[in-house]
Order: sequence, then structure tokens, then C-alpha cells
Amino acid sequence: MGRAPCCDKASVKRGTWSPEEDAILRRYMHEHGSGGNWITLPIRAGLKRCGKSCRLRWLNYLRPGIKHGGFTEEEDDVIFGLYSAFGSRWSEIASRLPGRTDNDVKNHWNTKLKKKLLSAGPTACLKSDKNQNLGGRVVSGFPKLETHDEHILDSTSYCFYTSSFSALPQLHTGPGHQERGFLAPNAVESSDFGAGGNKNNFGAAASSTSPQEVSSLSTASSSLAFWANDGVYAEDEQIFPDFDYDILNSFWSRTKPDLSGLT
DNA sequence: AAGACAGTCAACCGCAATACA
DNA sequence: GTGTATTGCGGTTGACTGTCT
Repeated sequence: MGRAPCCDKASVKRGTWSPEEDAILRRYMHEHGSGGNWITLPIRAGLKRCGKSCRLRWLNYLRPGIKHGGFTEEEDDVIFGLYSAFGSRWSEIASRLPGRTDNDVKNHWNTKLKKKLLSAGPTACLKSDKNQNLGGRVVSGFPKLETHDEHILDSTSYCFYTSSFSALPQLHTGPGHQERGFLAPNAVESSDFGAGGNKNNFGAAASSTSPQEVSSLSTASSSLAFWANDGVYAEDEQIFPDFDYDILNSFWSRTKPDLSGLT
């Protein structure tokens, strides 16, 4: 015996909501709220709809403050960044985009951003087991650890790139970038990542990248750089002042790699 | 003009989590 | 502690629209 349906499908209307139904629901919500019970709301409001349908319609479309229309580049960047940290936890991502719903973000990802990501082509970074070996010590538990050049990974610093997609602008808008750029891993020289690599080192690397290089690499580069020095995540340094470190901390706590072997 | 196809997005489905008796 | 109702969520579907042939 299966689960009882939430409503009698034969007696409720399905499909697209009419303007009249929207008006009824909107008016009822303004006057009474959901009353803490969506299942009985359509009866109280006089709607021939399933309670779940009412809830969805309200949350995704009728609720005040909902943004309709295209996503901005900035929102895209935020979504890319959050997706790399959270995966398809759309409600988590949407909660950080005022006026956007999980359904909106999910649709946008599936229809636009996923293609954008795929069209970026193969990453410039190599990805191999060898690269997981830092200074002769294997770092485990680090998903998508990628670098084009293992020698930038020394025993005191490393860079974690997510998969290739548009970058968060604050990561690489240093001097020398004439356009909105991307983190360009293979333009980074090992000398830029000396022992105890820090934001200044990173800045030097970024600013040494020509616009042409940035452009050529833009479709094959990475978005987020997570830094660690001596096994201590760079959260204290706040090297990317506009970045939401709470997100990163959350991600970090779930995926913390084994750094015990690093010196 | 019309049919095929692709893109978009609202809505539905079913499962897991949570609340509550 | 257990069972049931409800909510929240992500995956998927399908209607609609625009573009191409």
C-alpha cells in the first residue's frame, strides 16, 4: 500500500494558474496568511487546488519581493560560486540571492549556466592522482583538486580550483586586468607561490597575466581559489574581502581534507 | 505556411525531514 | 517511541514560445 496522496487529484484543478486564481490566493494570503496549514488553505480560500500547489504558487510567484526576469552577470557568478560549494542545494543558493527562488535558480542553472559551464571546454588544469600528492604527501578528501602544474603545490601552500566557470570578479581584478578576467592557473608561475603563499603572491601572479592570456584562458579557467597555508585555511586572512566566508567555512567543514601530513 | 526542434519556465511528483499527537 | 500529517526540497515533466528548415 502506497502513501496516501496529499489531495484528491480528481477534484483539484491542475496546470497553469489563471489570473483569477492568483488574485484569490494573493488576497487570501494578504488577509489571513497560510495559517500554518497549506493543506487546508485551498478549502479556506475557496480554491480548487492542491495545498502543495498553492504553496508553490505563492512561494515561487506571488510572494512579495520575488524578482522576475533575467539573472544578472553578478547573480550568475554568485550561483557558480555557490554551486561549487553546495552543489544542487538550490534552496541554499537561492537564500543568498534576494528575490530569487530555488525553482528560479534551478531552472536558470539547467537552461543557461550548465551550458555556459560545458561550453567552457576542458579545463586548463590537469587533474591527476599525481597532483593530489603534495610535497610527497597525499592529500585526501579534496574533491576536484586540480592544478596545471604540480610544482606550484609545495608543502606550505596550495590552491584549490573548482571546475571551470566564470570567476567571482573580486578574485582577479587586480592591476593589469583590463577586462573582467578569470583566474588563470597556467599563467601562474611557481615563483608566485613561494613558501607561505599569500594574497600578495596571488596578486602578483594575477597582475602578471596579460589581458590576452586572460582572454585565451577565460574559457578554461577556474573560479574560486581556496588557499591554505601550512594546512590552515586562509579564512582568517579574508583575502577576498567580498567573498562570503561563511559559505566557504560550511563547505570546508564538510570536505576538510586530511592535511595532517603537510609540513 | 507549417512542421520539427530547441529553449524556457511553471508546475508536478515523490521522497526525506520535521512536527505533533 | 511510534504513527501520521505536513512541509520543504530537488528532480522531472510538459506546456508554451520562438526559431529554423
